[in-house]
Amino acid sequence: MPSAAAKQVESNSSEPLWRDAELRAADAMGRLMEFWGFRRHMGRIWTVLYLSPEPMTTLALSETLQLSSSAVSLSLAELMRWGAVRKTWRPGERKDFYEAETSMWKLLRRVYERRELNLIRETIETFAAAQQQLDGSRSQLTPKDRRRVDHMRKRLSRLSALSRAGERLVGLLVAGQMIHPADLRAAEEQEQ
Amino acid sequence: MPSAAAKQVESNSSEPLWRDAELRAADAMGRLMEFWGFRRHMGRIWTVLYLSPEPMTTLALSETLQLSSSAVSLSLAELMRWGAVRKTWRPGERKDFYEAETSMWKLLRRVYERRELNLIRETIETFAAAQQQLDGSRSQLTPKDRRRVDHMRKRLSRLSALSRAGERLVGLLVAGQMIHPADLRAAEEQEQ
DNA sequence: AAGTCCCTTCAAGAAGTTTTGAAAGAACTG
DNA sequence: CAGTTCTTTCAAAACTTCTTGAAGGGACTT
Repeated sequence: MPSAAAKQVESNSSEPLWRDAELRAADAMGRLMEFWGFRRHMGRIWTVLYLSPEPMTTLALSETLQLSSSAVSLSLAELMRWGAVRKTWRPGERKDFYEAETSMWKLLRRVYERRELNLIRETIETFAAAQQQLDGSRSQLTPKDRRRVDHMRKRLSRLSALSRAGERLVGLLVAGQMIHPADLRAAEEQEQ
Repeated sequence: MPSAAAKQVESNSSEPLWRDAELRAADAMGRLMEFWGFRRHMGRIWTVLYLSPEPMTTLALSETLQLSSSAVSLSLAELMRWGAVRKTWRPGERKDFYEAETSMWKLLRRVYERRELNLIRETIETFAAAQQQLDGSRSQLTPKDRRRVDHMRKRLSRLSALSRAGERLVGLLVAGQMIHPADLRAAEEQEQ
C-alpha cells in the first residue's frame, strides 16, 4: 500500500496541495473498512468521493489513488452494491461519474442488516442443529457419555441464548433503538 | 477447512457420538471469530474447550480439531493474550491443561476496549491531522482552490464528528451502559 | 546431569486473496 | 456501421496469511 507519507515524498508539484491530506483521510478510512471486512480500496475510494465537491470519473479516481482502472471498477461495483456510491451522468459527457452516499448512518445500518444479522442467524441455526443432534443421540449413550453430553447441552444452550441476544441487539441497532449491552450478560447468566 | 459434514463422513466408530455436534458448533464459532478479525482456529479451539467439562491438553485439542500441535500452540497463546483461555495444571501431570473463560461478555468487552477503541482513536487522530494540514495550506491558495479545500474541510469535520461519536458509543458499550445508535446520525447531521 | 516429554518458535511451503494488464464488451459518434 | 471511448471481466502474477514439520528450549525425572 502506498502510504500517504510515501506519496507525499514522491509527489511533484503537479499534485494539488490538498492531495496529501485527502490521501491520509482516505487511508484512515481504508484501514477502518478493511478492519470491518471490506476491501481497503472501497474505503479509500468512498472517502475520495466523499471529500470531492463534484462527482468523479473512474479516471480521476485511479489517478488520485494510483490504482488500475480494473481495481477502481471492481471496488466501485461493490460500493454500489452496498449503496455507498451512486452513478451519475452529465449531459454531453460520455463517462460515468460517481458520487458518495453521504449518510454514514444509512450505510452502517444497511451493512448490519444485510451482513452481520445474516451471519448471526446462520450461527443460531448451526447451534440449534448441533443441539438437536445431541438430543437425538442421548438415548443411545452409556451413563458416562450421557453426563458428558449433558454438559455439552448446557453449554450449547448458553451459546444459543447468547447468539439470540446478539441478534436482538443488532436488530435494535438497525431499528435505531436504544440498546442495553448488559442484555448480553443477562442472557448468558440466565442459562445458569 | 474440513467442514463438520465432511468430518462426519470420514469419521470412524472410534469417534465419540457427540464429536460431530461439537465440531459443528466449533466451526460456527470459528466463522464468527474469523469474521470478527481473529483466526478461525481461535474460535474453534475456544468452543471445544467451552463445551468440555474438563480442561484439555494440547494433544486432545489437536486430535479433536485435526490440527498440528504448532497451530494449537499458536492459537492458544493468542487466546490467552485475550484472556479467553487459561492454563491450569494437575497434580502429578506434566502436561499443561487449558480451560475456556466462560464469560462471553467479559471477552467482548475486552476486545472492544483494547482493539476497536484503539482503532477508532487512531482514525480520529488521522482525521485531525488531515484537517490541520488543510488549515495550514489554506492561505497559500487561489480562490478556486480555496473553495475546493473549504468543501473538504467541511466533510472532514463531519467524518471527525462521526468517529468521535463512534468512540463515545464504544466507550459506553464497554462500560455496559445504554447506547443510542441514533447519536451517530445526530453527530453527522449536526455538522450541517 | 542425561534423558524424556512437552511446548514454542521458526522458516519453508501451501493456500488464499488482491492486483493487474489484456481482452472482451457496451455505448455512443460521425 | 465502423470507429472511438469507456467499462467490465478474466486469468495470471504478486502479495499475504496460514499451516506445518523440524529444530530448539524448558522443566521435570531418574
